[in-house]
Amino acid sequence: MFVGQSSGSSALLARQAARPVLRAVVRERALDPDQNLILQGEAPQVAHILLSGYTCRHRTLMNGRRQITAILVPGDMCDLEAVLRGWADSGITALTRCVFGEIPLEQVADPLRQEPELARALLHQLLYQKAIDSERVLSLGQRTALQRLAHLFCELQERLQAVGLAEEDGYSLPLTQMELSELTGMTNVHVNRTLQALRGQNLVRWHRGRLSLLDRPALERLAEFDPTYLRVP
Amino acid sequence: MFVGQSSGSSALLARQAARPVLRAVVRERALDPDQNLILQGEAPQVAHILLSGYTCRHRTLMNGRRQITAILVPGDMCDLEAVLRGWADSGITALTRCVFGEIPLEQVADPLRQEPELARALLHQLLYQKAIDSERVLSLGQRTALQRLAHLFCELQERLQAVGLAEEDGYSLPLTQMELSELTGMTNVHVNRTLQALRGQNLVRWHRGRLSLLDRPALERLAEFDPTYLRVP
DNA sequence: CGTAAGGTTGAATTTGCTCAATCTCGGTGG
DNA sequence: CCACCGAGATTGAGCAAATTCAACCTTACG
Repeated sequence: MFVGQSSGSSALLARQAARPVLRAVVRERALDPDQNLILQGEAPQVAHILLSGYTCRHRTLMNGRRQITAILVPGDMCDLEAVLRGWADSGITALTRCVFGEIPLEQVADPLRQEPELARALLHQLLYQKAIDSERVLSLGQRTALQRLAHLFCELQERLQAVGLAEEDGYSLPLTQMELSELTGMTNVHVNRTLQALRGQNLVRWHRGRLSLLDRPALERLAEFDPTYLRVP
Repeated sequence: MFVGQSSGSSALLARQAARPVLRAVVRERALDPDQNLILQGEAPQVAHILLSGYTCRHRTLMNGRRQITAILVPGDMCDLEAVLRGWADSGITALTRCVFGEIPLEQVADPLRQEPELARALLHQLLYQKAIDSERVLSLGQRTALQRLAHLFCELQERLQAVGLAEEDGYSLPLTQMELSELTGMTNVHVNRTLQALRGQNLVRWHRGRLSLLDRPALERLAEFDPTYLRVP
């Protein structure tokens, strides 16, 4: 077996779940710290499992602040979602010197492509919800309160429109401010004040359970909202 | 078809990806606001797709603060991960009046159980990384800086131990404070001060790229770290 | 009307950030 | 061997963001 002779991945074999993946490794590749495994937006040409070192997935906002959305340790698949989606929604970069095992794309993507319709739909849901999670990590980690609320409103607009439940300029949102605060990681008091700020800038109106986006482009700019993360093939 | 005659889910059909799931619905179920679809820790008996209303997944810390880890809109599977894992790692509760479509467990779990070994391993990875994401949302949304760092250290201890790369009381962590700050959503300066606090309480030591957990039980208590989220079957 | 849930406000306080200077320590070259 | 260099760590002071607590207002609804 290939990995048996290689860079200290023997310990990984202790982990039951990693074994089938390790068997699929056809080649190894090493990166020095700060080198990229893949850039945000690229289409992966091969899948990787981390064999040694620390690697991270990350996204950065325009103000330059970077959020590490996942830290990867040996045994972890680095770019699984990227492979299944066909493109990387975040960059992947070595934090220390790393060795990766390369797995041909087909091995990862094909089995799932040949599934019955229902199984594929479920996988789609999983990837979709995972993309939303990553984006929320970025929000909670790096966006301001104003941006977090704005981003939430933009996200819901997109998601509801996709199922025909939003108009072009808003949707029904019968939640309490307390619930908005639990979504965005702030207190209800601060949500209240942040909403006033959004209203003050004529970006949204929220009345009787209906949220109106008064200036969607401006709102999306404020939130640094880019809907591509929601597009899972 | 069943759903055709039912509670306004016709709009959902617009969404290509939801169709196979809607076809699998065998029954409907409604919940009023604040009623639970499933409690944290329970084993799901049936899978649900949301047909109308807003629902959320959430987890709460001991101080009573609750983080909504996902907001679900019509067309979303509510408890997919819970079904695939066999138990719910977060509660699921209706935010408004909701109607759900019920899908027999077997339909969701079986297709994936019968996959070849590699595909199952990949699905395992996906669920594992998703569980980590949700926990990070909870951390970033509700834990203090001290808790966030402590939680990260506990999580890495568990994950590295699972692959044989940590001792009982610590592990190699050759990162910069800047990188820790990008993981935990704070500034490098604040990481520095927070580390001093952890050191001051004799909870950790970090020297020459090795992190030592001096009092793991106390650290886990501080972070409200519960490793069960990492256990994906 | 009266009540309860949710929204709004103000003041005091805490938490975390910014900016900028200084310190430490492991290389590196002389 | 030692001076120097640079990345990263540490410190302090001032400031901004968000929380807490408590009061008060608004509204839907019985």
